Amino acid sequence: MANFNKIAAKWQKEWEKAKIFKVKEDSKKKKFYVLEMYPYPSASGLHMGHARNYCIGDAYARYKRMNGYNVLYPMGYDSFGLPAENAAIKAKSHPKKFTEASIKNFIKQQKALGLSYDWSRMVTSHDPDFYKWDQWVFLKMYEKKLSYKRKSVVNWCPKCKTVLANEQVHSGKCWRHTTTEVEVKDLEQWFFKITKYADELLKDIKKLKGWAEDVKTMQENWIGRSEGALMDFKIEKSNKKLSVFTTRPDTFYGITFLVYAPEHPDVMELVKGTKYEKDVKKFVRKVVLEDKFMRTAEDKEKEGMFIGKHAINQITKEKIPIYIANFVLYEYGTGAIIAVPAHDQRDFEFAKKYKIPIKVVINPSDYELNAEKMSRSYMGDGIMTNSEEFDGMNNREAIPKITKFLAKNKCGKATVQYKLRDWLISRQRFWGCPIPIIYCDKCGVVPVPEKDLPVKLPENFKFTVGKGNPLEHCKKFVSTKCPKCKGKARRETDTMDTFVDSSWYFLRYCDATNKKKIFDQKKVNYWMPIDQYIGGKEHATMHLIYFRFFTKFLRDLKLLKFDEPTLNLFNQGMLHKNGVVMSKSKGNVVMPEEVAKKYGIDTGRLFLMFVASPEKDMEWSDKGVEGTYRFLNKFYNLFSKKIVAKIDRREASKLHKTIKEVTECIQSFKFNLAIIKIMDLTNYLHNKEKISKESAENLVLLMSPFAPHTCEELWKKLGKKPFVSLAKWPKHNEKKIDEKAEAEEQLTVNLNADINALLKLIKVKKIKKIRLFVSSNWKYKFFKQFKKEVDKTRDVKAIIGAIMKSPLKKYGQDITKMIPVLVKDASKVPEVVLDQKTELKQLNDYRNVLEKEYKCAVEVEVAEKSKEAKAKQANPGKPAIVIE
RNA sequence: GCGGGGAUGCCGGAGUGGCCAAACGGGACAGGCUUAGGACCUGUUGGUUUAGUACCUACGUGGGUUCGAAUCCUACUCCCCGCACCA
Repeated sequence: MANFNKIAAKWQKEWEKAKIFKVKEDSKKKKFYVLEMYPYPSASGLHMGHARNYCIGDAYARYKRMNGYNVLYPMGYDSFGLPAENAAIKAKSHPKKFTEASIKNFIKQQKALGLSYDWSRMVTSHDPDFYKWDQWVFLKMYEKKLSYKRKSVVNWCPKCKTVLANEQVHSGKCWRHTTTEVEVKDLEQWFFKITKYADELLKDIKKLKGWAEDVKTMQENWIGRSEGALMDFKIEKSNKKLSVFTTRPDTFYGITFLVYAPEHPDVMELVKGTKYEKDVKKFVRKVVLEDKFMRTAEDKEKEGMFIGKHAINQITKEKIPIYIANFVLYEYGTGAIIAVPAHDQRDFEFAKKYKIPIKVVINPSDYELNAEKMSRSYMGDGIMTNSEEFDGMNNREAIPKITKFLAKNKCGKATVQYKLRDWLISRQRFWGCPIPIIYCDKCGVVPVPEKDLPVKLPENFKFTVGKGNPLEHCKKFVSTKCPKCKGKARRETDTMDTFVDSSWYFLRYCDATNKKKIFDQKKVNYWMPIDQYIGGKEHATMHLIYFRFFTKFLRDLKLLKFDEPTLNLFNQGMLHKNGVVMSKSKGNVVMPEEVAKKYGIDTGRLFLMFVASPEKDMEWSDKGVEGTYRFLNKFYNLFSKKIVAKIDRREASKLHKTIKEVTECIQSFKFNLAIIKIMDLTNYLHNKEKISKESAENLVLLMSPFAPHTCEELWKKLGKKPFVSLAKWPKHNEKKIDEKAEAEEQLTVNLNADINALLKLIKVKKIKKIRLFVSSNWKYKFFKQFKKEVDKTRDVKAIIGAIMKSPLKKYGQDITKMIPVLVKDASKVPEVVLDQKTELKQLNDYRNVLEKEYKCAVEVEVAEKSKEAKAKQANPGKPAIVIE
């Protein structure tokens, strides 16, 4: 048995020595950029679940490289973040220490997997040479008014002790701490104005041809564009306006009340000094104190109250009561709504509860609604009614018309509303990129001048536990001079969300060591966009929106010539063990080292690629790994066979078919199927005494993306120059794929089945003498099908259909000629004699078995046409075998 | 509720209109090899069975399209994932 570990170590060294995966721009070669989302270097290292992700990318990168592309395939680390900081606090040390140890370990593990990264391009986000450019981008955004600070209601995770972006709140819980309720705080925070790009981010989703539908849908929903109208109402005895957003201007005449979100600032102003003030205050406090997620649960009972004020509908001059209610969200739209109980379920429930009138303004096309008798709202389309000049119109048509009408009367206008909020990037943590802002008592908020970048994190610094952001306690960091007036000033202590780093790291790979610029435009425009991005779906509304936003922003700075970072995104499935996702916290991890030690890493890689298609979740199975190991050994041992120059027709056919299929499978990320095809060919060759040089070499090439070390070794063994990793991917020759040869092989398989059946018979019936006729009629099987159709239906259509759909349709002509015969007399299967002799050798092997084991006399002959006919006559239904 | 994805043999998982009782692997069983075990090799692995290249029943459930359905349409059931009172 081969020592796969020794082989792996040897070739990893050779690769490194020869620097074969190092690339540079080459305008003569077509580029290909393969990228896996860069990982957070967790202290516990990477397990097989991570390994799967990298092996997918690696196999693909290797495939592309062998196809002559100039492949950029880099790796780096998302090395800022909480775990390292927490570990540092616990150990009274510095996060940098932990982070760098973890990175070292990660690199070691990834190198042991044999991944073909260009390590010279590694980036780590905690490196000042990297985060300097985070700060640079921040300042550019500041310049363009796309980064700004404002006070707002923010999500606070008590475990992280920092704020979170909307995207990082999942069902009211922190994305990292799935059991921790997110709290609401009112704080001054830095934001990126991603909403400026909302429309483009949405519009360009349709450019993302190689993204999974659900990821695109998630982004669409997240951006949440709705077209509608803003409507203004005058508030009675006040100079204030009540402004609302609605997608249903067609229900305008059905408005019977208006509702504010309780925390809307106008509410307290309106009730000030009235008898409602006390109760409103009480209600608002109750609602606001309630946890936000609970409040917005759909089954939450709708509650609210009248605030004693009315607004005037400027068209109908009606007086409309104003309410506050828990189901109205301050964050969306204008924080106030029109309520049309007849045509909105929420409004309906509220109206019923508080006895507010219901007014029907849209009737279904087939009946009329009765406001008194309605048990629920009618949300469908229909014909306008009670709507003055719009009566009788289809409500869909009325939407733009009413909007226009309101605009003309200066009490409304068409508008577009998004759910997407600006990206809150402030974090009250140490281990992140400092926001390059200085506060001066005289000059106010002053951005750090570009020449002073990077603003570095302090290195010699002792952490104090539980006192908020540790940076605040670092005097050396906080106190500084104002860049404008040189007076005393203090630095911003918030650091940036780590998603800022991952929003542009893929660009830095193109020019990873540039000291002067964020990157060289020429280099970036050569490599970008990413041709194949690989990563998990969990980032659908976080990283995968942010990196699109950054790309668009940098394009607007004229640094990039494209709109989207990648058009092709592949989402790999999760690796499970014992039915749950493999993870440290679940305690079910399998480490690549364990697997490698037992079987060699190529076995591990092969197993990960083989068991399921890469996009599916798969279950880890120790037994399955063993099976893969058996196969790899078989594969390896194949090359101890005698290798000859000549290839026979059948082998050539099989080989070229395999080349074709494997290539197609890899191209479409069906790596599992590609490996099956390779297994097939391996097994076929395994049963031969000697194999051809052509098969041997091509087999190694086909297998090399999946088991690169083993294949390097075999490549050398075949007398080829290193490296198979740089060798040319084989091309199939369509002419060599020989359907007849394939069919003959099928016949051999059938023959085996026959013989086995015979063996059984002999055993049971103690037959002493047997006479075998090998049918030369290899098309028999197809006639069987046709005969079946004929027997059943006697339908010419079926027969023609069957022929034309069969893989033998190129023989369809011969067969079609026979149709009249078939139809006339179904029992009369015409003879078709094959021009090739069948597998006598194989048959002889079986004869030996029969004679030796069962003491049964056997005669074998290829049936002459007449003899076979005779045999068939004697044994109808058994044309191939005759028992005497 | 809305949106997306699923349901295939003992298990993992291929298969998108006709060589499908269904790739490949695992497991189980039988046989070979072996002092024995392991490894390796061969076969069996839905049911019936007169043992046939047979028949029946089968790819979540019911209906439909078709000469023909695991595959297409439709309704339903269940599972997973996202969003969730978004006006």
